[in-house]
Amino acid sequence: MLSKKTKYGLKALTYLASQSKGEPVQISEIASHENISQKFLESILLTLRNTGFLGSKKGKGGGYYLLKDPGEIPMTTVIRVLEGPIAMVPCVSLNFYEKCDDCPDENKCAVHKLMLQVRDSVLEVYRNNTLADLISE
Amino acid sequence: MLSKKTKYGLKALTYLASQSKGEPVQISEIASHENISQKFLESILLTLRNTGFLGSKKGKGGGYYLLKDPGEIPMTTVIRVLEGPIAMVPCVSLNFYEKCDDCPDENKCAVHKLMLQVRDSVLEVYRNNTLADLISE
DNA sequence: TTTTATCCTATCGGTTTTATAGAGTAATCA
DNA sequence: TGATTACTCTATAAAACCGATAGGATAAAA
Repeated sequence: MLSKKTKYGLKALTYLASQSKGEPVQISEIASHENISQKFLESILLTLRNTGFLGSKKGKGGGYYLLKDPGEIPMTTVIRVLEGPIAMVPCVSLNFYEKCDDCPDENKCAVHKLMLQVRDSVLEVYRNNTLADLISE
Repeated sequence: MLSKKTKYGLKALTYLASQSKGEPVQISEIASHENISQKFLESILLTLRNTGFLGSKKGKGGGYYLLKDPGEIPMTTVIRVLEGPIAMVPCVSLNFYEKCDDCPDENKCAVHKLMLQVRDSVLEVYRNNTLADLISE
């Protein structure tokens, strides 16, 4: 199940992408427009800022804004930051690989075999979608 | 992330599928062979039995066995029973649909748009894999 | 120097997950 | 019949995670 953090984060990003570029948008505006708890959104935007997706400006007229063009933000990077690994088990993860405690041989493991396919399949979707692709015109 | 319940359940199913058909296999044998807590596995096998995947036999020489041919058990059905909905958000789920509280219009929602693609993509993987496909020869 | 709005940390209640304990039931075999 | 075996079921609990909130610190602008 997708976490609300990711869901809200994505909504906030698309909202920012649909605004005039570089113009700071306040948390409160995003929160009310997308029906998100403001305080919760605050922490999400903070991690998006600390991971290089957003810039921020303090004080009056401040807010958050996209640092890159929406077309240059693939979903792979967004999802990894907000949701974590794309793979459903660590033993098939590209960026967060971890061996299973059980499982003497990954190549004979049914779960491994299946989840490898799922990972590749999901990865392709995320690679084919940038933030720009998700904005409804 | 895939739950251990699903992981263990899949492993148990493939173990059963690799055994001679119809022969009951004891919980303890599966548990030790696949490095699973026996008591936990017990409850998993029970749900697989109650959902029509496994049959059981009590008493000496008893155990669990597959009710169908491994080639006739698609992953879609297994995953839905063990893990729940395949979709990552209820608003794109085929079997567990639910409208989002926020989100006035699904068709304009970025999350919806993206997760619809993910669902279709994952669904195709699950549809193309039966239990038989996961057994390593 | 006051206002505005982001930044940061801590915490908290609730839910889910993973696992264990133990009593109960049914089948087999001697 | 009686003992053994092994599944059945319920209850419980520790741990982890999630979603949300509180409150103060910091920095920019007016």
